[in-house]
Amino acid sequence: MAKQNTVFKDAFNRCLKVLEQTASLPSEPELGATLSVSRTTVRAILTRLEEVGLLAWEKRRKIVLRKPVAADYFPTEETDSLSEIIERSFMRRILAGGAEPGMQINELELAREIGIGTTSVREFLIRFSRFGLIEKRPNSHWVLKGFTRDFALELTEVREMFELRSAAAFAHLPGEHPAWQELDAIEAVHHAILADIENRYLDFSELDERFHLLVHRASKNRFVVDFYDVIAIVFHYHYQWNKTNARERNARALEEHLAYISALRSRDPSRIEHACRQHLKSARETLLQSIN
Amino acid sequence: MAKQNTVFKDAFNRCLKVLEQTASLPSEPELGATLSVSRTTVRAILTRLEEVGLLAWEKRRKIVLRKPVAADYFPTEETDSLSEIIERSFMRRILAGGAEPGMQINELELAREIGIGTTSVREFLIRFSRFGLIEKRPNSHWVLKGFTRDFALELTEVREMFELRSAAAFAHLPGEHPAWQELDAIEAVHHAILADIENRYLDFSELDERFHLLVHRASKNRFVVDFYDVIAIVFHYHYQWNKTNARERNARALEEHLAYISALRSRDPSRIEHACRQHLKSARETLLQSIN
DNA sequence: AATCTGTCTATTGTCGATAAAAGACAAAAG
DNA sequence: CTTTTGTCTTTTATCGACAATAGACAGATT
Repeated sequence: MAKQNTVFKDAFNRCLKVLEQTASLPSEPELGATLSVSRTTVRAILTRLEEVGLLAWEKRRKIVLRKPVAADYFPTEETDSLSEIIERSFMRRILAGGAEPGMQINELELAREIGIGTTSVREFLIRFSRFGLIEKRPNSHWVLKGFTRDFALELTEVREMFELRSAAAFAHLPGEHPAWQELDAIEAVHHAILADIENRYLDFSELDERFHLLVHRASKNRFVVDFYDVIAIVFHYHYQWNKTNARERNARALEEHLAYISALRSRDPSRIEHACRQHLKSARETLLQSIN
Repeated sequence: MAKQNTVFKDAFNRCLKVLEQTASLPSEPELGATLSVSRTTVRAILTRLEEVGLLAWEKRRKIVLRKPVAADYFPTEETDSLSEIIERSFMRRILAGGAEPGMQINELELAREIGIGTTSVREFLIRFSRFGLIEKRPNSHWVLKGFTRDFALELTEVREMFELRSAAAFAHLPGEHPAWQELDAIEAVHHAILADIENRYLDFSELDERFHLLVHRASKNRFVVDFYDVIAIVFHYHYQWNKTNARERNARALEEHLAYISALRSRDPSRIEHACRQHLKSARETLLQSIN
């Protein structure tokens, strides 16, 4: 197979959600915009909806015939893009599995293990290399540098530089900048999670990323914002991997975030710096603890 | 053709240089180490040296029969690796040619223009994307963000953060660290170029990279060091492209480097910071001037 | 005993081919 | 005259194949 039709399957599933709540579908371009796919894919979706008897489609008439049921959806395994599959597979290997620093990475072996072509693996490794966890020996193998203590220290050093600067820049955003509204929304979710911390503490990971990305964006610097990808991926898999004391850690981080948010809103540089440093310090400690 | 034998050709040329100065060649592993290639390539080189009558090779006996002449070398166009060719070609397009920001980049078109396969172009673009000049729309084209004023400002902002910190770290390197010797060597080249500035001002570009990379390395942070690649490539092509007032600019930068070097050697934090800021400021101005 | 060479295998870098997806354009519908 | 649809072309994502290169191992040489 030359290309997986995951875009189609994923958009189809999302279209079913839309379909659950309306009696008819909008025009092809509009539906394309809603699902973020091209008209070609929209038409493929409409064709299939008709085939499985969900839709009566004739030109502009797109009438929903019945509510979709679970069996209409494509299984989730089939909707992940290849690069997501590779990333998960690879991260499991290097974080969970006993992967020693210095180990060689074999493209062919990885490809066979995941069951995909070598080109996709190569492209993944090239993209992944910017995270500083692997390194290429030209004309030869990749070397795993590993998720080591040094790695964590270097990562957090840059993170702290960037975030302190971004937080300071945040204070200078004009009052009508949408970031302030987003900050309000983020704060509200913090309170919601804290109110039901026992059940919802695992929601923190996603919220953490959303908050810090917002702060980094205030730098208006593409290198700072792009670097946040590195932090995000490390923390993302770190949270998945290390769940000891997750409840307490996350509760504490949530409180720190709230202090940080309130400092940002005060626009007082020294309060911001203090709250930011405080939080970054405990984030660093958490990360380091998980390594040893 | 599946793979260009540029490694072979380049190593062959370098081997001819070695051959100009000895009467016989060392063992295969040793030669491989000298040329940084595998034994397979060494043997291919030896085979060809024998074919063209430069060497009498029988097992351990590798006797030079005559001095190599210009015609023995492979032409330089054939020794560049594919990625170097793509990079040059691409940079010429986006820096020299009238490439508007927002323009679409077409993989197939680029590949055909350069006369190579699409896979190589794709891999190049993925690697290149970390420089922040292009961006991918998934399942669709790349977008040229362009070498704009914003780009230069964002680049220099991060550069200044990183370099100030690296310079400060430099002062704490132990006296026996090899960086101090390299610093001496670099300083000597500065004096040599300044003494013959009229003829040698174009040598500055390479020296500049060597010096700043040395400073960045003192950070001992892979993200800082890796980021220097972005700076290096931008300045590299910038120097090639914009040669107005190059002599004066470079002379000034050389003087600033000397002050910077002397400050580093003093290990006095405030002197270092001052000299570093001074130089970074004029580097930024130079870069910005070339954009408008 | 250490290193070198001969030989063989494994892996990378690059290509062209092909299905999925994006997108262009004109005719049709409002 | 603006938007939608039908149709067609172009481009991307992925694959498998193959030459260049790296690398492993055993026997030969010093």
